Amino acid sequence: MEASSPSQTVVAGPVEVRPDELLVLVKDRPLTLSVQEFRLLCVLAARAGRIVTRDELYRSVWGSPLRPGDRSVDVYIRKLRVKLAETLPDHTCIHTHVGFGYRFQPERSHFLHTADTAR
Amino acid sequence: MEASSPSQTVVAGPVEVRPDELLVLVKDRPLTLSVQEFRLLCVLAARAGRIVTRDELYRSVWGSPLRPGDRSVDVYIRKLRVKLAETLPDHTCIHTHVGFGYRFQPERSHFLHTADTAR
DNA sequence: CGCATTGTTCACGGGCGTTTCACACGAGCC
DNA sequence: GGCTCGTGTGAAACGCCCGTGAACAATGCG
Repeated sequence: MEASSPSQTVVAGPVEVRPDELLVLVKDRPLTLSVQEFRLLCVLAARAGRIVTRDELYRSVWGSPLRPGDRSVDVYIRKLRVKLAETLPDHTCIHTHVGFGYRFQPERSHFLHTADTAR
Repeated sequence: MEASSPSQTVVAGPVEVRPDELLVLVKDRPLTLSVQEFRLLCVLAARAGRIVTRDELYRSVWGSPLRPGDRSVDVYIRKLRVKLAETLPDHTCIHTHVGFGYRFQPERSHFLHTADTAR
């Protein structure tokens, strides 16, 4: 019953999304987003923990089917990742599922081999 | 529960809005506003700290939905900013959230390098 | 009627947001 | 090893939102 109205507050770890207040809190601090960034995050948060396809994201935010070759979603995913990482450097919030889509689920990044990554 | 009747006194930093007395105090000194200016500030103050969309502001003050291209809200926001700045030159009271709306929250402007900017 | 004040609309310009492009990089396939 | 596909990433190019000043209309008051 909540799929049609994404106005419900979503809390996922240190991230809190309040669509009805046009507000996103990370560690209780407000995040400054553009309109598209905000809407994209709302869609992802509403389906937190589950994979959302690019087409679904594009339709929800841009209102039309995703055209082949359109990279808008990818670009905005990156913008969100950058802004989220500013406050949560040690977290991975948006996960990529190659060939499927993206999944929103903030969790601590485990650096299994931090030592040699910067070769 | 008080959203419908914005007659409650609002105090935000050095600004005090008393809708029921048709009075605005800045640093305990009364501010001279026109009717529209006053109503706009009341709506903003009633939602202090939160973003209010242009459409919401227009509906509250002018009583009808905001027509595309109408800049009335912007113009009056400016008038308010000018008058507030007369008494509070070092404060930012009304914040712009591009694509979203405006947010009323008086706070000191932090000029990180005021020393060398003007000369 | 002349003037002051307020309300409304317009036009210009800059900055920010959006879109698009080009290249890098890893995974899977032949 | 070369190839293609899918995605990450930086930046240029474009378009629009919004700040701003001012003209014009409406209202009130002497």
